[in-house]
Amino acid sequence: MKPVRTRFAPSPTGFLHVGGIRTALFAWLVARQAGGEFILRIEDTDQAREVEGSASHIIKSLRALGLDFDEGPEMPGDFGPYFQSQRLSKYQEWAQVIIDSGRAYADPYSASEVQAFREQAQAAKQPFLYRNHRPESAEVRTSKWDGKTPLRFKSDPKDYKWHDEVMGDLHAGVESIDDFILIKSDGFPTYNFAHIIDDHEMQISHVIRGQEFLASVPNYLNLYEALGFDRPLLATMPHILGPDGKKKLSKRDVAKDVLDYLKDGYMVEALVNFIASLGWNDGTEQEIFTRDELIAKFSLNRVQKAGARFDENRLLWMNGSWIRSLDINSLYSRCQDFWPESAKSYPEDYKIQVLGLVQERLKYFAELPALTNFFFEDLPVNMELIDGNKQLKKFEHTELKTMLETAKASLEQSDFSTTDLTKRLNDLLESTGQKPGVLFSLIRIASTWAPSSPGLADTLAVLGREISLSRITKTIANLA
RNA sequence: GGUCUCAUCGUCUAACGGUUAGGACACCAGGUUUUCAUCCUGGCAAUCCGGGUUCGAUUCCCGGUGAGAUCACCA
Repeated sequence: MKPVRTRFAPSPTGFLHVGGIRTALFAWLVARQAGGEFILRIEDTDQAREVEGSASHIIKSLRALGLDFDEGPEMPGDFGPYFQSQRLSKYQEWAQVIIDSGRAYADPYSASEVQAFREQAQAAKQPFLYRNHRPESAEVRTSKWDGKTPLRFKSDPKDYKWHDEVMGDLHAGVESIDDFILIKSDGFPTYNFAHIIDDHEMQISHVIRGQEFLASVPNYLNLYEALGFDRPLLATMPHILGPDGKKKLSKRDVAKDVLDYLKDGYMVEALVNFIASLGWNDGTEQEIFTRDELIAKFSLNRVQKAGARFDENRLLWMNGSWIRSLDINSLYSRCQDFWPESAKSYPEDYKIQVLGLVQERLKYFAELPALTNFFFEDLPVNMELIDGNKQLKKFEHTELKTMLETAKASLEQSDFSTTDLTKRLNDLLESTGQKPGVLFSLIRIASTWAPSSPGLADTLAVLGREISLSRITKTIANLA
């Protein structure tokens, strides 16, 4: 059994979205599970499409998600360099091997001539096959390749059957095989050539990649044979679909940069859990998986064959679930960057108390200011909260004022511990004869002026005597 | 158009050919002394269609239909 070496091989054309991350995650899981290596290789063979800085952005994203690679940029290994643009001589060497074996030839056509062939085929409703136009006895050995025209693979069309770790047993006919370009006229290899050479040289055991390459696999099998390479295990990931369930996820859809999810305060654990569960499960009813559980339980043959839709609701639920599972100190340290401005001057233990009250209603950390601002600053009085409240709108302001004054009188006697506040609030229900829906709503609004808040006694206890009473006093004045 | 692939609640999914087709998200209703949330209980909701094989088909086979991928000097 060959050692397990998986790779993630993105092209540096932008940020990493969920689909890319999932491919990376699964490759990483396969490597970690087997105690093998995970390699990052940057496929930068198209200078025109390359986006400045995206390679380092991709590296940053992988690291942020804890998908550490053993070899790659910034992680020297025995098989570098890990940028394809720095491996040009290797592709030239292997190109020479194919040339020498008579399986490559110089493309004699101009781009416009090839385009004409293509249009011809389309007009005839036929698939375009370059090899239909292959010149007689096409071989570089006889017709010299000067490197100024593309070098084409001289394919050997035949039927193929092969096994895919995810898709199962696959097959394709001769129509799938064509003379594709190995080396472009700019001297760079195509993906089709470069990845085969690199996977071989880097001793990659599993090629795990997106469905867009499935149709090209027969060509790759043909090339493996021509080069005499053993072929790696192949695994094809279905696409993650956009919200409409149709097209594959594009960057315009929900597919935002994974780093943006982190910036919004999604937990890495939740993101990894969610992405893994898009198209994979262990066959039980378990929904929440830790990283270690994923490593232990993951298997490619349980990956769903059909594409999965990205459901933000589910991610939101899962993230909330992860947040609730945190102990208060871990939660506090993870929330550091998300407090409202007004919280800056407050002491740590006060913020921890606040956090304890909102933990169960936090779906992602960026919600923290909206959920907690009234603990740190007086919100503007907004009578609509009272006048629009379905319990309170039945009362005249003077009645509400009287109720609040009664409440204030009692609360002034409180030591503002949760237990004493709870007792006093209960007693108040009896002495005023009001329902909790009325009295508690009123006090809650009067002391927070927030559309919602944690439990009343807890909230008052954390706010403390001074702030609670001053806000209630202010509200009484507004009701006058 | 050729080739390839896929198809279970709205969504993510489970079910060695034998289950009242299970779970989760979302949604709805009720409960936990206010709101929001959590938690608990209950509810709604699916095997794309048609043939076959079989005592029995979500499961196997064939044919439709629908969807996706691909047919670049992009990956």
